[in-house]
Amino acid sequence: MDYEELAQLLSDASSLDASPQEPPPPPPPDSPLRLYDSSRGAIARERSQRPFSQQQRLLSTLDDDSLVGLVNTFDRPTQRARLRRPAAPADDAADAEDDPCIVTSSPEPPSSVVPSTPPASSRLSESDSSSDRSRSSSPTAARVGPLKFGDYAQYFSDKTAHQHSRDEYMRKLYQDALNGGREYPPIFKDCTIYINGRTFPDRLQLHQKIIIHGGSFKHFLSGKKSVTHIVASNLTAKKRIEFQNYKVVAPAWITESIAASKRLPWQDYALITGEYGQQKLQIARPPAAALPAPEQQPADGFDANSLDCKQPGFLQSFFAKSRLHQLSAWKADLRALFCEKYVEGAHLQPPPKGARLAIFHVDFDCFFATVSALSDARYDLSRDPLAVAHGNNSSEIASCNYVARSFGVKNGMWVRSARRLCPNLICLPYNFEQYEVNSKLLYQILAGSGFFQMILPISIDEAICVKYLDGLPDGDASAHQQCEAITRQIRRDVFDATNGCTVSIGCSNSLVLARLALKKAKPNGQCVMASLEQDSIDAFIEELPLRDLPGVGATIVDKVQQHILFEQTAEPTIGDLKRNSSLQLLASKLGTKTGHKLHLFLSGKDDEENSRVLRDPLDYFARKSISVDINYAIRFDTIHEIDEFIDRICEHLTTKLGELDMVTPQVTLKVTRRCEHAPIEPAKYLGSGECDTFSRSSRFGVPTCEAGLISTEVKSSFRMLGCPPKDLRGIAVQLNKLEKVSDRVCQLRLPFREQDASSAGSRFPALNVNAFNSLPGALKEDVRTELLKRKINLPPSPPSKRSASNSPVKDYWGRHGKRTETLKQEMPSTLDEDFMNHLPTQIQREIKWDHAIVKKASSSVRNRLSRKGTGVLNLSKNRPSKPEAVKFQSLERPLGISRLIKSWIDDTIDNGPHIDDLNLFDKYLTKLAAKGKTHHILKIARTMSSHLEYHSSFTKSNPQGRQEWEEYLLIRMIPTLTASAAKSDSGVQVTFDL
DNA sequence: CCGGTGTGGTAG
DNA sequence: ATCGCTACCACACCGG
Repeated sequence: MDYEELAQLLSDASSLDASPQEPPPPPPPDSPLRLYDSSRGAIARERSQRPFSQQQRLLSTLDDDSLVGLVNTFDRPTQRARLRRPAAPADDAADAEDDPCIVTSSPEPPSSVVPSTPPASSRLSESDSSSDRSRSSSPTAARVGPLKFGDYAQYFSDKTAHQHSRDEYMRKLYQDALNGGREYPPIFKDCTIYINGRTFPDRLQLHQKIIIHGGSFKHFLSGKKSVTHIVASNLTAKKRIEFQNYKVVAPAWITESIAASKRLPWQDYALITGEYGQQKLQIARPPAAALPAPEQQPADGFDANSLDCKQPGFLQSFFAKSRLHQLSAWKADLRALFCEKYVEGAHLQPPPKGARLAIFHVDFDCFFATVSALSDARYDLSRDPLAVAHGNNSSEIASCNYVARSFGVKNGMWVRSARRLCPNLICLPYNFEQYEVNSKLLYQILAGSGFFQMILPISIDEAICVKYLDGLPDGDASAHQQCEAITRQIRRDVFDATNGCTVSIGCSNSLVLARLALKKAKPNGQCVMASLEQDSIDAFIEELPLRDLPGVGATIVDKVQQHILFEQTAEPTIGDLKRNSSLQLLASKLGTKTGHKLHLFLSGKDDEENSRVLRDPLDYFARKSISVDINYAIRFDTIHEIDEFIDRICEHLTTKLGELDMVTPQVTLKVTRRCEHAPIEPAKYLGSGECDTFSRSSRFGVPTCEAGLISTEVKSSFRMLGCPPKDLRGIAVQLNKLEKVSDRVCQLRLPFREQDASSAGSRFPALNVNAFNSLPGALKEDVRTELLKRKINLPPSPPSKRSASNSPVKDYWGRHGKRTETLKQEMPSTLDEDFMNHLPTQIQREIKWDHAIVKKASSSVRNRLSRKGTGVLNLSKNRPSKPEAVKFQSLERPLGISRLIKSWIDDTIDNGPHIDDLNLFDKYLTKLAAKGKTHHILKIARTMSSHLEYHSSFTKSNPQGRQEWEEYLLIRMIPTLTASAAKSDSGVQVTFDL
């Protein structure tokens, strides 16, 4: 961007403003609102490393009183009336609850009815943490105040806004702009509508119609429950199947309902004809007329044969066939079911404190292989070597029977290698449905037997059953016999019920021993060792491989061999380690907890963590995180495709989150990247090959369940990790530290009164805020830093006269047009916590950096820009740099401007327009409006609309950038147009088909 | 010492 | 072809 040019434009435009206060400031090198530009963070970090200034060193030598006194000498009334934010009008207070943007530090005194920032000193005295200190001031706080007409910059930046409140906001806006503030009939109240594909009227128009008539609008199709109607003009056969459970209607339903002023029956406009609910017929025989051209099908992402991570249906089709995903999903379901039942008290009783327990570890033998074999009469489990796998070469063996194992075949082995060991190996397909059926039978038998007080789910094929041995004396022979009998019966029942699936059971009085007994019992056996003497326990476990201990995997065995046993045997036994180690040795070589745990295990005792499942099963099984990991078939070319993928993952996650009724305060992105030396395509088809992993987490101060917000954070994290799109081999998104929504009722804020009261007794001398504001720029910043270091807070500024302005547009310019200046001059000392909390983490980080550093702006804009690429993460390589600057000269030539706008949109359709450019463009629009060139604005709006529509016809276009454009069009262009038309009275029909 | 982050390990 | 998931703990390290 040519900044001199821009500065010129800015000053031109600011002359339109009735009350300019300042000479035009230097343009912002980069707006803090720019979500996608992580380079800013790098710059800020760099700056923050500069040494403190001389001035600041001096300041730090003063005591509190002297410092404040020094500042107060600067009170010059003439400088008092600075840019001030308007007070929030009372009618905006109602929105505050839904819109995090509004609940922020108000400049009004605490006595106001409008929520205001509690003085930070009280907060700090409660919590003396460093993070509080560093976040206690921010340039962004300048963006507070009611959302007004032209306030879209804030609107864009605030990806945290709930969809609902957005809709509310836009509805109000339309009402004011188009209907004289009157309400439209709420025809689509309680409707949540998604628009699929190209429609006529187009997306934007339908969106507006839906919103103003009380409906809400979904940009994504997430969960089945999230949308009530889908609007589409035509559907492909695949979509037809995908949407079969939805109410899919033609756009005419919207337009004609509006014309009729009532919601017409959707059935009359249904695109999928036939009975609602008779989907099976639809699958079998979709109407011939609707069949799409064959080449359209793959683009839909539901091509059964290909697995393409770029297609929307990828996640689902991958999960459907992924054994590991199913395993995890089943496990989660079982745990959830357990918690449900436990709360109800069904089948389960809380374990008595010191009770002696008999623990039965029940496990199907090579579950998948057995079940798959039983459903194919050709094969004999006991004679044929069998395995379950998808393919023939680099496909992994999910499970193999004991015949195959006798050849050395192991689970997880590639089929090709297994065939080398066992040429006759037979590969069976998965049969997930039958696995579920048999699992259910197992659990039913266990629960129905009445032998156990508690049944703890381990997985689809494995459970731990607990029996309380109350009356029986220690070492009672009858207890042992009883357990043997129980075990026998369970095994027989399961075998019968499943028509041939065998389970093995290990039984003992600790979890570890039960597990070890199970290992000994396998296959198709049982091992009961209740109430044994320590000696016989030792003798029993002596022989078993160390690997069999819970929590001991390949790495720990390696470490043991290397550091404790010094490579004595290939497969060390429990006895080997027990003879050659001590608690101290174990702890020092393997870590405190691990060492301690192992030490206990070596004597057959459970450790604290392990036995938690017995002591507090509800807590043990409670869900604390949720995540999606994809490390297969990830092949992307552009960051933009990855963004879309991330969007889908986040949609998936938030759908689940919603089902769980939970929210998350933190999201972690894990990126798996091809190793430098690894081949582009690994041996395994669509595999990830050798990879490195990187992860980055970010926090939402206020826990959230919104896909858009989470997604934005993840995309930002992805950019920080700097993985070239083509090298990406896996991606995982985790939502951590989940909280149940119902558990966090309304801990939003403490009552203000209390905080006000506590701040009254501040130990600091009063600081004159006007004096502070009068300080010369650089000194002011140094002082601010010093004040913050000492936790002296500036009092809130009084509301300014400017708030009386009745022009929202002017307010907008006042606050946003001079962003750089605003940041420097008006940065309040206390950052409203709620406000901070609602900002994406990256922005928070940037604010903190910005805040922590002393800004002298010594380097020029150009300088700073040229240093952009020097960030540690080498961001510029991986992300398209800021789009080419948009110039709005040749303003009066319609053809030129239309071409310019088209190319501007083309350039920014991925990541959205840059705020600087939008500001600039806004100036231009304002000028046009001032000159009464309404037709001009109209033409531009039409150009934008049609060009966005054109973009939306590509599946490749990124919803994020397009959405931002659409939003801009809707909340900025249209109102400007309306206002301009009203003012000029030009007779131009501002229908704009909207 | 505390609490946070990123990484690693393990289990089914 | 092929479907290399995911929850959770523990640890190392870092900065206040």
